[in-house]
Formats: sequence, C-alpha cells, structure tokens
Amino acid sequence: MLRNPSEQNYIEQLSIDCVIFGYHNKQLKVLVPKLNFNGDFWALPGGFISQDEDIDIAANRILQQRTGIKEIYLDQFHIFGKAARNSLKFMNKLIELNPQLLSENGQHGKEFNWFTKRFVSIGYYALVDLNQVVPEKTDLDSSIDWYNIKELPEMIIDHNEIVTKALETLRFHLDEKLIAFNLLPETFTMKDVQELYETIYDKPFARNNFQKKILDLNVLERLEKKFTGAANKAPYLYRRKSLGA
Amino acid sequence: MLRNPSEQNYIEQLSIDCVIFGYHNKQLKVLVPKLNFNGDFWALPGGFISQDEDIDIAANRILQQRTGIKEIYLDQFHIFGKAARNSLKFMNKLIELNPQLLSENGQHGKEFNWFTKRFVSIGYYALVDLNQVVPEKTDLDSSIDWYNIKELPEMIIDHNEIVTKALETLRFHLDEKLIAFNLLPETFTMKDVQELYETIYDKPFARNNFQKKILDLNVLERLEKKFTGAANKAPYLYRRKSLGA
DNA sequence: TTTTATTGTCTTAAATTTAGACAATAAATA
DNA sequence: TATTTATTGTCTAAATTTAAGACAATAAAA
Repeated sequence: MLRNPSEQNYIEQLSIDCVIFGYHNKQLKVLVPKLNFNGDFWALPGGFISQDEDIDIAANRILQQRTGIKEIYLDQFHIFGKAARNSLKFMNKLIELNPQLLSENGQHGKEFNWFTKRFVSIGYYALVDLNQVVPEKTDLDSSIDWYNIKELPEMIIDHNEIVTKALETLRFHLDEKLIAFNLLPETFTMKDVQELYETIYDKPFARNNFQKKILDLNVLERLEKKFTGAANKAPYLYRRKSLGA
Repeated sequence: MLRNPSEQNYIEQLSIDCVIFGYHNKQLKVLVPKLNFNGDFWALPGGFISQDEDIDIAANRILQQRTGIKEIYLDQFHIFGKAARNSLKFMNKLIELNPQLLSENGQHGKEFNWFTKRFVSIGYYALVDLNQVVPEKTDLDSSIDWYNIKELPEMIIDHNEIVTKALETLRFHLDEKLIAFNLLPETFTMKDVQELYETIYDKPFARNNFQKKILDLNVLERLEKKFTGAANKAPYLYRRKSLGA
C-alpha cells in the first residue's frame, strides 16, 4: 500500500466512507472505485482523518480528490460501529491474490496490522452534478465509475449496507432540505425535476400537482423556453434562485 | 482518575456522549452528573468503546450504568468531530484546582495524555421514564441530577452544544417515530401527552385537534377512568398498545 | 342544588391535496 | 398549408386533511 497510513498522522480505527450520488438518464448513480489489485474489489471512496483536521473537512478532501469539485453538498448521516466491523476477511483475500504485497512490507507488516483493526466509520453522502465531475482515480484505484444504484457491484466489508442507509436518509431529508437540485445541472426543465424525484423515490408523481408543489417552494426562477427539437411545446428552463434574492 | 482508561482496551480518541431526556412537571429534563473534583465541572454521561463492543452496546452500557434501566430508547444522532475538540482546557483547569491528581499519576502521566488528545464523540440521545430511573453516580461523579433543559449548567467542552443538537433531532423525529411515549409512565392521560408535546416543541397545541391526531395514530389503548380528586370530569387513562396486537 | 373546571366529542370552516380537464405549442404528417 | 400528435402550462372541481368553535358530560366544590 502506498502512502502508508500507519505512518501518516491519522486518527486510528476511525474512517470515513462516502456515498457520492449522481443522476443521469433517469438513474440514480453512485461513484465507486475499483481497487488496483488482482481480484475484483470495489470499495466506496473513503479515507482517514488527520489529527488536525475537522471530520467535515476530511470528508470534503476525500470527495474533492475523487470528483474534482470544491463546493459539494455533503451530509454526515450515520456511524457504522459494529465490533466485528473490520477488513480482515478482505485483507486476507487481497493478500492471497496479491502475494507480492507481503514481501513489499516484510510479511504482515505495520500496514496489515493497521488496516485489519476494527474501524468505526463515519458515513457521508454527497450530491453532485454528474456532468461536472471528472472521476479521478487515486493510486489505489484501477478504475472509478458511476454505477446505477440498483446494479452496484458487491463491495468490501459493509459498503453495500452503507449505500442502502444513505439512500434511506436521502429520501428522508429530500423535502425537508431542498437538496435534490444539487443533483441537476444549473438549468433544467420541470420534467427533469420530476423524473429525478421519481427516480429517487422509485415511484411516480402526478405531473400537474408535482409542478405546483415544486414551484410553491419558491426556490426556482424561470428562464427562457428550451427548444429541444421535439414535437411538442417547448418547456421552460428553471434555475435555483440565487440565495441573495 | 480511577480505572485508568488508557489501560483499558478502548478505542482511542473516540468517545460517546449521551443526552438522557426525561420529563417531569411539564419540564423536559436532562440527566447530568457533576464531577467529583474541586471546581464545578458538569459533563454529560459518557464513556469509551471497548475493542470488542458495538458502539450501540457501549451506549447502552453507559446509559444502564447511570439510569439502571435495561431496555432504553436510544438514537445515535450526530458525530462531533472538530479538530479542536479536546479537553485540554478543561484538564488544565482541573489539575490547577486538583493538584493532587498530578502526584497520583506521576506528573502528566499516561492518563493526562490519554484524556487531552482530540476526541471524536458519537452523540446518542435516550428517552426514559424519569420515574423509573434511579440516577446512579459513577466513582467520578459527586452528584447526578435532572436539570431542566432550559437551566442546564455550563458543561465541559462542547456538551451544551451536544444537548442543543439532540433536542433539534428529537423534535425532528418525534412525529415520524412515535417515540414521545418513552418519556411517559406506562399509563397517562391525554392531557399528559399534550403537555409533553407542548414542552418539547415549546408551543401550545389545540386540545380538540391534538387529541384527535394522537388517537388517529392508533397506537394507544384506552383504559379505565382516572379519579384524580379534581373538581372535574375524570379523564381516561391510556397506554401504548402492545406490539403484538 | 348550583357552580366551576375540565374532558370527550361533534360540527363547521378553512386550507391543502388529489384528480381531471383543456388550451397552447412545436414538430411531424398528410 | 392544414391537420395530427405529443408534451407542457394552467385551470377547476372534488376529496381529504387541518384548524377552529361549540357544547354536553362529569366530578367535586360552593
């Protein structure tokens, strides 16, 4: 493992795992890197917390690293802290398939020890405009891609459960916090908004009333019409009102 | 400090702080111990997590210790993780007022080191029937008492903020989760319920409609009337339906 | 017996949500 | 060029929920 975390000034046994939500083509997506080792290992973007770093800052750092985006909507949603929560099973399989790791570190070195301890993990979820993200691999990743949340690969440890819990929380907070627009580009049609909500909640809404509900929130401003080339009336474009107004 | 935590098998730099809510006399109360040292130090009931202990179990243990109650409503509500979150200020003041602590541990010993590191703290809130609780001191406490949430003493570190955040979360989850009844005795009148809600939200509700709303939840069963000796019609007693029904 | 304070419940009004309907529009088709 | 088609914006009416008012029933005090 490069940049040995055991030698960085990190808080031990405490980690951050991020569920980065994006939206494209009527699908809710999650950004998931695949690890750069033999064997098919997927893991949520995550990391550790420096001694002199707020946990929110650490989460931001991790997200910025993978997405390139600076200002990002971020919410700490749950802590995962079962006693049995460790990556021993994963690490053993990893080493089995990548024996070169052992020799690098002089068999079962500090790093193995560091990684296989129990970790308490802080779950954050982020909402980003998928089109603005240029997914960036770290040197531990062989690839990083957007996966439909319904077709996620099997990830290490409890990362699939973390996504499930993140989606639950997102649904619970969506109306309260008006955060859905973070998943859309700067301008969008009312239909875009409706499809996004339908995707997140996985159920249909009545068009007429949905539009009224969203407009009554009074957070959108209407722009010009959008000439799509489709055989129908051109829809208006909307944009979030600037907070100053 | 007794039972030196640095020598227990705890996760380092990770703690639990509990906001234990009770209700009495139209007041929302929080159970707060006062520390058994020179100087007036109050701190939320808290503790650390053993290596082989789920965080939820640890929170339960801490709560059971102070309240004597086994089955307790408990919710992990937020993590407090600022980089500057440590008890250095508190510890220095503590030692200034209690110089005997230094000699005990051979000046600035392991324990001082352990306690003054940055801690990330997991906030839990608990809802209990105040009448069932027999507040129990640990050997670190000189007293432990119920304080009106509006008249809390100034506590160490960020514990007052933790209470504020806990109350926010409680309000947010109250209707969703039907958890308010955890604060009441087994049987209660409709007026009790209304006063409880009014206390938590710090605002009045209309009696007729409130009663309808609560009964429409369909989670209460009506018992016999309660002869209070008051100069009026006797109110019915209610009780939470058993979950089997 | 009358008065007083509180409880349980009903009725009505107001507000909100849900469902249905239709004109306006832009491109495709005839 | 006129008509058809698909979709959007908006209006109206019905259904439901919430809020407000009213009053009889009750138990003890006067």
